Amino acid sequence: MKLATWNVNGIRARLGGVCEWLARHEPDVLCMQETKVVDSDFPFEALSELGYSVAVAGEPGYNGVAIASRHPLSDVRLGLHGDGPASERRLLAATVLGVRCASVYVPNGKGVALPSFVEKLRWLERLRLTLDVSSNPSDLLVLSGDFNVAREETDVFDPAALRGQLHFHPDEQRALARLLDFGLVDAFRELHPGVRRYSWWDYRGGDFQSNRGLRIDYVFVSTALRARLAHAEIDLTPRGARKPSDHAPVLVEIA
DNA sequence: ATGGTCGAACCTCGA
Repeated sequence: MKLATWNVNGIRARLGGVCEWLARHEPDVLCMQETKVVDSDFPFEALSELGYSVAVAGEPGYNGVAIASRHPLSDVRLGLHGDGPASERRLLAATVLGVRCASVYVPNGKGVALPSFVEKLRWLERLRLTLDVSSNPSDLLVLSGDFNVAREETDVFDPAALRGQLHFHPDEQRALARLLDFGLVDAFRELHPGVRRYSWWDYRGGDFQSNRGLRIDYVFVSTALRARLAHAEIDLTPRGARKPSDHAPVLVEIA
């Protein structure tokens, strides 16, 4: 099973690039974040022509998650445990080929001294709680998306300068570690220990060209799938294209 | 030099 995750930063602005990438890599599943479109305006037809069904959870202008699959999607579920109908669209789960797949868009946090940062930490706690009440580490489970946290020094371009800042603050790292303590493994890091490979670069300042990036997009697999990890990569090609998303897709193969 | 660049929808905000 090939599974990918990509923060597309607007599916309508990115439709050509996403379709091109899907045609090239033919993943069984693509989890998307920041689709930034209401469900009635989602470009289902273009993905359908490539053989994909799509489960969507969007809102006007901001956020929005989706799961595209070449196989039937079942048990589609929106939101965290305890979310209400007005909650931001940041989590969508569906079962594909017997694997529970979740598309995750963790709140950015805005700044470590702002209330949004506390909300980010709480959201991560609630994601762990959602796993606790709905899943088991022995399940076939894949949690993938934009987690907005770099886990370790090899995940940022300048650890000394960035330590304590947004995306590389110990409180966020603890919250993410607590999520992984459920029984999840970072697929890319599992197969590529010590490798510096980023998944996000700021649009500003030529950051991609000078590789001032962060690894904040992850595919986390349950311990039951750990031994079946066959391949993991972060594809930088689309980030170098014309009019790119600021994130690169992460692609994993499970045998 | 306290910058810069996107997307979506509104005439700014969030990232």
